[in-house]
Amino acid sequence: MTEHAPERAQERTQDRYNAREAEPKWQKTWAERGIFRTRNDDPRPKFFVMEMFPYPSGRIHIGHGRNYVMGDVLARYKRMQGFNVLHPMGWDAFGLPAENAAIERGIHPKSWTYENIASMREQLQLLGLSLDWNREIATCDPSYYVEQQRIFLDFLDNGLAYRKESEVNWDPVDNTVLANEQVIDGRGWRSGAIVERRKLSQWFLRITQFAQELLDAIDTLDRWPDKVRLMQRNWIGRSEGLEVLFEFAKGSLAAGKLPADTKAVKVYTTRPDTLFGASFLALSPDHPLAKHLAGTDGQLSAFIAECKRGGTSAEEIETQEKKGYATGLSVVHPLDATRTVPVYVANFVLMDYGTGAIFGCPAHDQRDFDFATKYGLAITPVVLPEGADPATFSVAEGPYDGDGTLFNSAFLDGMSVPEAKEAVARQLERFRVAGEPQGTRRVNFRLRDWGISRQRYWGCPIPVIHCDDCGPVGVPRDQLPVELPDDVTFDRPGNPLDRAKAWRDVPCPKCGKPARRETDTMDTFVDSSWYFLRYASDNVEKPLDKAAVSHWLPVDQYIGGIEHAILHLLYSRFFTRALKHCGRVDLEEPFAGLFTQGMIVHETYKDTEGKWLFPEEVKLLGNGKAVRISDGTPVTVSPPEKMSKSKRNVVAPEVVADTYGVDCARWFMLSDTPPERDSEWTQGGIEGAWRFVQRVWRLVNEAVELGAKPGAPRPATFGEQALGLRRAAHGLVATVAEDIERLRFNVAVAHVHEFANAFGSAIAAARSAPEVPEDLAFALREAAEMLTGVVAPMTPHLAEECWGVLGHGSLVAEASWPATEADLLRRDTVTLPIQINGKKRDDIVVPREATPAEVEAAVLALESVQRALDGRAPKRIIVVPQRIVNVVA
RNA sequence: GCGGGCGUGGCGGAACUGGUAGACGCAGCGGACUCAAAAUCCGCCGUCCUCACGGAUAUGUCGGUUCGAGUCCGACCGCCCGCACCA
Repeated sequence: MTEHAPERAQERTQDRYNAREAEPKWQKTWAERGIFRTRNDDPRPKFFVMEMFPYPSGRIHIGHGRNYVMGDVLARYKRMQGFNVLHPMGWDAFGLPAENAAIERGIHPKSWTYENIASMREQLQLLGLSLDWNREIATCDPSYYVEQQRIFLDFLDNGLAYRKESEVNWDPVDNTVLANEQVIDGRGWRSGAIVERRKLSQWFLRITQFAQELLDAIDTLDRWPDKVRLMQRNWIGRSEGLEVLFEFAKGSLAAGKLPADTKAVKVYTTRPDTLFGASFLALSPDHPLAKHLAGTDGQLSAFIAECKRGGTSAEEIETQEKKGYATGLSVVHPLDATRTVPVYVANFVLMDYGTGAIFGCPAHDQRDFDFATKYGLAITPVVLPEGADPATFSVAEGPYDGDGTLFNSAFLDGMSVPEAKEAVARQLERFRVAGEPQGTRRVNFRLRDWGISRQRYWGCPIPVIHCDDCGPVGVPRDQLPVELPDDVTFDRPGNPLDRAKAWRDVPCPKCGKPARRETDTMDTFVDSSWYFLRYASDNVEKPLDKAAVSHWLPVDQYIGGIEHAILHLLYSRFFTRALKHCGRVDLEEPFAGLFTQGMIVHETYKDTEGKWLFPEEVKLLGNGKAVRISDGTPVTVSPPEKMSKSKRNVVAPEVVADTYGVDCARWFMLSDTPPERDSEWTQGGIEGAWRFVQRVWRLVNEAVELGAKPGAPRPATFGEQALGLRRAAHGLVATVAEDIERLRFNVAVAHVHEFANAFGSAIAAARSAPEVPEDLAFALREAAEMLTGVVAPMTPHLAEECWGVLGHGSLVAEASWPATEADLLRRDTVTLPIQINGKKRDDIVVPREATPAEVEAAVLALESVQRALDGRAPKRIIVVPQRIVNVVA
């Protein structure tokens, strides 16, 4: 250190970066100049980045900010790279909480929602996000949902929307339909009444029509996380199998219990190869035949009722014992007319998958095994694992569901499982039962059609009028939107729309007779299934603009939580295809790139009475101990959890902005933890970010002070010191660009830190020189410019302030990403680690382009290598150019 | 039960496609500056042996492939996520 350095350093420390002043100033400037407003006619290449829009629940905490900040970094970076960036924001504004607020606090859902939007918008703006607020949308706004109603009518016209009976959770005390999450332990969350299953006629969207397409196209989504793709594949759940008709045995037909036209029952199986192992047939309790039989069989009727009572929760289903009821009927084995198989009604057979009936092969299926064991049915193995002895092979311990060779199976004996499947299919396709092929190949999907009816007020009205004569009639398009009536009450349970007579009772659009509006509203997942298409249009008159959609879509980078991996993303994919089917867009996949970010978690604190405490009420003492600030009583510290209001482990963005500045919060959220993982918010972390923000400010100021003036000529040659700094700076620009492109923000941050260390040393060296040489002066200014440019997407306010210090009159938000020189990114020499028998023993510096032979010669000359070889010739030398050398002694 | 993922210092984590394990940060320790503190700057920081030079060992455990394994393969242990009787 030099003598004059300290005073200068001190002088500098007086000059702190003042985020509190700078941040509002730049936010105002950006807004005034409208620099984030996106135009559709901009000729530059487009880039569409968006984060999943929030539900306007009230206030946000800092944990909500992470994905917006990540998207913002990408948006700002891409702008600097010369793209016309679309980065919009909106509100997923319909939904149950607004109605609950109305019930609990008497606030109208509309005012509750719009007030929340206003305060959350303010909070988001505080984060300095580069959003085009001109394209802001709220799904509860008629200007938004009018188009959704048009889409619904298009779906109706194209057979993609239809009505069918479907079960809902019915609260018999509140007389209302409950969402699944409102059913707790089989009881209504508010009334505590035991929930019933009740059938209602509801609207469905035919997503299953696209099941195969949606499955196939997953392969093309190469910028989606594998995990999400896998979850979607499993959800769609394709299986290939065979539908098989089992004819009733003569005695069963004669018994008079069956309907007159019923000669056979159809089952679905993916294991036709195991047909010879069949020992029973089971019908779902909801199967029409089971219901028919129950008409004359009181015990069966009681059994079916018992099955219905069972809960629907995962645990209940898992622990539920397999139960069946023997109907006394039997069917003939399709491949062996001499055998018959008893028919049961069984609680584990689902009506809405396959045909609602199965054949049971206990030796090769766990469920069938459990069932057969309980009812003493035969368990005949028909697939022999490789290497097993047919004489001794036993499934007494449990079923075998692996590959093998068929045995005990007549003409299938000796075949492999796939061969046997094929042979059975071919055989049964030839056989006829009542004029039909006995076997039909069939692909099944687990995916079900999407029920969108919700018996709720605060949702998009379904634009349909029910007429006694004409049935459901779509509201004519020129009468859209069907707006929600404001004049409703929430003092009674049930859907207020049912009671809004003035709104509800309208003439039929077809025949003019008195009719009534559909009072169900749409699932809020519908709202979010096309909002990304709405953003493309900057025109309110054309909310879904085919040309604009073709221009902007697909979304280049979509960022959101993993909790939407299946439903929201699958529904959006379906919507896009369905809209294409209706001729509304030319697009199949809406999201080219998907990123699922982790949550922000925080420790939780409890006082001595077990009450949750806010972080600001707690003083941490280190060593895991803490006390309450107000009275010094001990506080229990528990491991980090997702930030939530109820546990009070939240940090308000305003407080962070006020104490440290928003850029610190942004920097911290990007640091250390990989973005897809959960990240812990800590005091130490935010303070570290604060120190670094100050450090960047100091480095830039010092470099400006010591460096060349703006526009100074580029020296013809650079000395070692200047060259070293230039290499570091140019390298930084290149590596951070790559890090941001790959959304590896934590690595980008590390690289900036690394550069700051090198930059600091260069500045110290310049300071200690009697006079700063011209080449170093140039390099210092260049490095300061580059550092400012590189941090601009991450800490945009700080960067604007630095940009000013550097003497620019423009905005860094509108500047270009710093240009690098290829020469500086390439090294002329490389340092190769030298291994002897795989252990690193030495280093060697060689020209970058050195041939393996040259490297080998140089390595053999090394003293360390000579010593290790001890006069012997090496067995082998592996030279990996520009990487490593391994000498095998 | 089925499917998938992950185990690296006190902590968060880095390590491109099999090529120097522990970048960078946090915490900690030591030092400089200061009357003092804060801020800042410098140094140390996996474990063991050694005054040191240096060496041994080390990415959950065990084994394998390879000149070379955190990375690939197999088995096991632990944790996390998704699905829920889908025939």
